Amino acid sequence: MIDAAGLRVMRAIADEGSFTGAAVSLGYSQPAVSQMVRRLEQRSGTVLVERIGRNVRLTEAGQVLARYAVSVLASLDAAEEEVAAIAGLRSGRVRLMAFPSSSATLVPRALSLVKKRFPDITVTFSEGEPPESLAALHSGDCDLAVAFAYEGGDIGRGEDLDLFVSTKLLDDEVRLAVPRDHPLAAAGDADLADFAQESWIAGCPRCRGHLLSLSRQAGFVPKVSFETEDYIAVLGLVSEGLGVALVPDLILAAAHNPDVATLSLKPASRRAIHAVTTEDLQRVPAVKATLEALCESARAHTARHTPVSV
Amino acid sequence: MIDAAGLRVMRAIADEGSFTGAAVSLGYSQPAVSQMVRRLEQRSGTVLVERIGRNVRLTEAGQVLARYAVSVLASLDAAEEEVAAIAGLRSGRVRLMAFPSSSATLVPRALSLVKKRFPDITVTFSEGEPPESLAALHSGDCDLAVAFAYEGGDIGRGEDLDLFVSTKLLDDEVRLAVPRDHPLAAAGDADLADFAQESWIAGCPRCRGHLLSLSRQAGFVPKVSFETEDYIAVLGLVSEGLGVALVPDLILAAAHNPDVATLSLKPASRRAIHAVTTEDLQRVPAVKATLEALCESARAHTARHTPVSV
DNA sequence: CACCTGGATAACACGAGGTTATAGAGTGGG
DNA sequence: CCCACTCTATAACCTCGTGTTATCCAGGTG
Repeated sequence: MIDAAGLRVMRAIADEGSFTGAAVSLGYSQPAVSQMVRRLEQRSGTVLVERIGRNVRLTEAGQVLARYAVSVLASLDAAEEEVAAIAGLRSGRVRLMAFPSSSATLVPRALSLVKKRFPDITVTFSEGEPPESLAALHSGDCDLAVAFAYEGGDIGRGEDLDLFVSTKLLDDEVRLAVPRDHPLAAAGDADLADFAQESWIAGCPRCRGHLLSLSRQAGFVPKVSFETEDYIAVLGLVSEGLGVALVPDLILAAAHNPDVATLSLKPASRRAIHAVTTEDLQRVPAVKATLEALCESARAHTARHTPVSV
Repeated sequence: MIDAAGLRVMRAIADEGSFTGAAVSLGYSQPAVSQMVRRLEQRSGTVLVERIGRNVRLTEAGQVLARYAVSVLASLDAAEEEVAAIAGLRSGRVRLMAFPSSSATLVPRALSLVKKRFPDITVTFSEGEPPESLAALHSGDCDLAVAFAYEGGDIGRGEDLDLFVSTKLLDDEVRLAVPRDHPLAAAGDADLADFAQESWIAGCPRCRGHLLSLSRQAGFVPKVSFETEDYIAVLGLVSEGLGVALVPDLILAAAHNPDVATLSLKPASRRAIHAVTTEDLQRVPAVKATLEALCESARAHTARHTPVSV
């Protein structure tokens, strides 16, 4: 029944002391103010301004409206400003969820970029493997997820296609990590079948699945002697000669171990790293900015590690 | 840019958790909510709700609006209620100004009536003669004035006609007050000329003017030996045989002095008592109620004192 | 796999709220 | 004392915000 426009008019009249003055201060024409007052009066069923001679004065009811107008309009402006701040990247929050090993370089560099460009955006970060991160995205506990998929596999379940929007960040080459003194460490490439008799160290469940898949293609079943999700530990185990392991390039870039040699797989294998969000969240400025920062961070990685290929 | 309707919708969505629910709670159709959100989004340049699957959730910006909506809408409702209270006579203030002798009966009874009917209306009262009271009305310091005019004279200056609205309350008969033992005290009527040699006691400036006017018509110039605005004093002076005086019926009804006799003037003279206000103020419920109470109070007086005449 | 529920979209209607043009009234100066 | 200036009111009109209904489309579910 009573709206912001009406209050604005009442306040302008209170401030200016005349309809004409109010109209000028609002950027309206004088009749606009005149009939706005009339509308308000017939809606509220009370006289709001007292026309005496050629100047106007607010009645008691009019003063009530003018008084409320101050606080209401201030709140309205504040709300508008807060929203504008979010739209203008001067405020905002992004809840990022990424799989553990992405925290090594990709994510930190992206967060740093965001921080540098938009100091008032707060990005909260938590670790999570694709199944959980997508669930969080779905349930609204997360705005942006960094996930990976080995070739041929999906990121999550089938819901990827239409529920989410994913942008590929980079292709992460999977390499074979062997002890530096391994007989085949000098060869540039490695045929997985040559390592059928080795002890294997497996990473996360999905990485282990990938290892099994690749070795099946190579015609053997790997002896998995260790399992750990911590790639630093994997490299440590490898360096001590306790086994060999498939390690993504992204990890090797962040954690180099001098006692470990890495070989390219002969049938190359890579995992695709995606940033996943929803159609709507993608258009939230802070999310968009973070996404772009992730892309740049990924580009920086790609440029450094595969400067010629692709 | 952002208005109450928009906030109302955002809050409803926050409360209900769905567009359809919000629409129901607002009495709208579902598409109305849907496009209101879209409008808000393109105005603010930000996504406000996240459509995930078939349920919606507010984004950070949306939550900001919903949060502000609570306080803004509460203020708006409060403002509306205050105005409604003024319109519904559950609140309000009337600044009444009346000439001194009207305070005797007319005004107190009216105030009592208002108080009884609308206990929450506060009527402030101050004394003032027509020149001042009309000025106060003009300057906005007064809402309702009770003024009087002797026959032939105007209430104020010429401004009465179109600036103010005046409603006649009653005709106040002017009588001649003489000491009870005056030779002519027994006569029902009095010819002013018979009192040409008396000492006269004059009241307020305008009353004195009226006395002069009447006596000129009767062919004499009165000897004015006392002047006082206090009619109690006038009656006291008369009762002590110090002079005669013209006293309005309204005063005599309130302050009867057993030692004073009152005579009707043969060419009857009366003063008209009006309630004066402005066109706009007349429509303010509290003012209207007070005005009506004054009319009733005047009717009560008329009925008691001139039950047959007029 | 089909149904049901909830959101999006299209087409449309109406009224709020703005505009310009003009008339009327109060005030102040020549 | 009147005239001119200014401020408000009114009329006629236009546009667009904001509602409607009808219909479609997608997601979750038995």
